[in-house]
Amino acid sequence: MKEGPDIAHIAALIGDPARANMLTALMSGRALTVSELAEEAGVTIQTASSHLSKLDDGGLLRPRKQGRHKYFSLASDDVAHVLEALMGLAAGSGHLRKRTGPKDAALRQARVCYNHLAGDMGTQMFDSLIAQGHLTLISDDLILTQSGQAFVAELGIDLTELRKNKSPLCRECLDWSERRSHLAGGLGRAFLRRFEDLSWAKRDAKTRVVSFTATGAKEFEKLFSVG
Amino acid sequence: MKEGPDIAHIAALIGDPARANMLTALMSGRALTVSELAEEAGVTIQTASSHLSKLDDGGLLRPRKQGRHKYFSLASDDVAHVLEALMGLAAGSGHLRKRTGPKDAALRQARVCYNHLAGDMGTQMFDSLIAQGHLTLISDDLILTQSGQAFVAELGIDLTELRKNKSPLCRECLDWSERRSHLAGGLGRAFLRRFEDLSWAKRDAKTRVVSFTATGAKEFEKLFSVG
DNA sequence: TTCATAGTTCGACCCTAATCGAAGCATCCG
DNA sequence: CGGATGCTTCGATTAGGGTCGAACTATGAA
Repeated sequence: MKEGPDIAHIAALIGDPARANMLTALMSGRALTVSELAEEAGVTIQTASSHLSKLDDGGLLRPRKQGRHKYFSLASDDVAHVLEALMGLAAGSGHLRKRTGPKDAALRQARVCYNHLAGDMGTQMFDSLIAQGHLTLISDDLILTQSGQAFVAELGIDLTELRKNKSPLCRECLDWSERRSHLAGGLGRAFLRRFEDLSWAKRDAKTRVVSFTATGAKEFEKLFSVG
Repeated sequence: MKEGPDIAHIAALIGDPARANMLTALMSGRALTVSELAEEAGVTIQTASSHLSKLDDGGLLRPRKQGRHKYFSLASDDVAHVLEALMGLAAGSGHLRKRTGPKDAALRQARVCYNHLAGDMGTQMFDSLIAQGHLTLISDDLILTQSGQAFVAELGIDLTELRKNKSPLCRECLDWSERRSHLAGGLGRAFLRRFEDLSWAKRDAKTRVVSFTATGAKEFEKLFSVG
């Protein structure tokens, strides 16, 4: 004889101190790795892993694999809302967390991630493409729209050539300094290569830093303004 | 290295199935007794008592002792809000509870509680007195305001006589059929006695039923209309 | 290929907390 | 004053789950 909505299960998930610490850390809106969340919670990585898979099973988290890293963020605004309400009840002073990325400013601004553009400029490009309607996110699938295809062609990228490649055209990639998405996949690769071909940017082989020329930065800004 | 708002503690309180059942039962807005909540939760009364004191310590409940009964209701709208949000997350179909009072319609309408008026008319009188500003609830203390004292005098109740009594003048009393407050204490007693003196009402000794005459009901309605 | 790093799985330990029986209070009723 | 009812406290039992060490997998770096 039981249960409408299983509020006990979800509350129990939040009810463990270690998990609660992880969740509050994620309230910053950032995506964090298992190790980082382990440190936040003050437990070992094994325990954190166990907790995180439970939270994931409970539908509270949204995991994303990134190479050998696994990033977790809150699953939805609803989850954040519940946490917010709980903090309200707990009535104490709200307190949020801080956590930063790489030290080097140049790396933060623009760098290579695998073989595509990352860093501040990478996320800016991604955001702009979404805002202009050139990219759309449909249930975790990233789609290049009609206008996007025109935009890409205009820039001088051969889409038909790209499509021959077996790897997916568009992939969302999580930025490790910004902790926001940027564009990966064949198209992401093509963008960076095109920037280099146009002599807008140059990548430093050793440091992963991508340095834009003055005109390159200007053109980039024209194409991917975020206003 | 710890804790802002202790969301884990509160979530853990909600996280136990038995307690969650009790809390959802209380979402009806009604006040329920320990035994009723025990049945809702499917546990024995001892366990329920233990759970309830924990919830109370956590500040989630508002207990009220009523003779040998102890009624619990949710402590605040904030608590209800958190539960609501949790139910939303649990995403299942919402499902509320039912629970009724005494069978007899006459008893429900008006009856004696100790020696004051209870039932539908009792709660109506209470609500009306509050609404008219004759009574005020200041942190669990019920106060007869200036206008209230005039109102009472107008009705022909001798306040100075009442104050000589050692028992408190105004007391909030939880109605067992309506599960809402009505007026007890010396003043509550005086009201009922006055109704009898005016031949507005008559109480049946055996059944606790209070029956109002036609004119009595009319006068009552005039004095204690609810909006 | 070899090494290092990020996470996961397995197994064992241990501790909290839920549970109920039994006894103890408190309150009302006759 | 008993006797009945509603609730609390105490104590003992038990189970579920949080924790970490150690071994394993997967990905990236040299």
